[in-house]
Amino acid sequence: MSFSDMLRNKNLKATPQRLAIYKLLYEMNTHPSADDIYSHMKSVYPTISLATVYKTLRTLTNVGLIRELNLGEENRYDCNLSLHGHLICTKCNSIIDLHIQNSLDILNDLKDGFELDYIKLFLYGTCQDCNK
Amino acid sequence: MSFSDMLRNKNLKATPQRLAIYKLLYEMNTHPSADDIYSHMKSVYPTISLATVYKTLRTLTNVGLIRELNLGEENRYDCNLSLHGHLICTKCNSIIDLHIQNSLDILNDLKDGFELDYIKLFLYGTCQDCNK
DNA sequence: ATCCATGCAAAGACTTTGCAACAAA
DNA sequence: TTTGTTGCAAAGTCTTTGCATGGAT
Repeated sequence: MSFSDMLRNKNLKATPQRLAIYKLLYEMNTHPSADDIYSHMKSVYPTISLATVYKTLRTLTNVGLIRELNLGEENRYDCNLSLHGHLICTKCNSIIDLHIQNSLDILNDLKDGFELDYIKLFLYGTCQDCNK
Repeated sequence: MSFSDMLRNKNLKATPQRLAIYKLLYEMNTHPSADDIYSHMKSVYPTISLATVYKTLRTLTNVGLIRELNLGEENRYDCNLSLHGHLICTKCNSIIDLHIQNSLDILNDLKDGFELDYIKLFLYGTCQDCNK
């Protein structure tokens, strides 16, 4: 199913801005912020506004097509909806995906009627490069 | 070791404001925001300023005596430094501690030179009360 | 044709900063 | 006494909102 179809399934219009923002998010692997996306967009789409970027990211987040990473400073965005964590380097601020193996026994700890939707896992530390 | 001593160990002065804010954080189990803390403080400490609350929370976070929970809206704070997750109800916005059993095999997935400091785990869904 | 989205500017929410007065060590 | 902290106000950053124009279906 195309992203346009996914949008229409959510009663959202498939505008070029939305497609371009999602494509950018998909192609970048840096978990960009709204402003990062805006900067990249402007070079190929000079008329786009920052407000549109924000509105798009909020809309896509609300319908669950992307995920917002709240890291205390600017929000970052991720179009990878699969179960994974993020290694966050507190020195260089890089964010690296951590592919969680099959193991997530945490889910077994969940009891007393909490209905899980999705998780966000952030692992803070220093990355390989910064450890040198 | 008293909290005053912990502060002095970090070359921070043990002011009444800092002690009172930490005490409040310790006694509340709601993971309050800066503004929540400010509201509660004012009733017992009328002269305190919101800026002091913010400065204190930032300072304590920076030296690792408390932890900041970035949830997209207001930051919340937690003085529990042990390994645990947070169940976040997307309906009522409550935050409940999840005591992770001994299991956290995620750590085994960590390789390639990332030096882990601490983790933040947020589990989003709906809580027991909201499921009724 | 209808209804939603865009783009601009303005406003809003949360947090930080500068500085003089003050308190801890 | 020295050095860090408080409290106030002002400023800053990131994000949202209102509204007229424009575009998708």
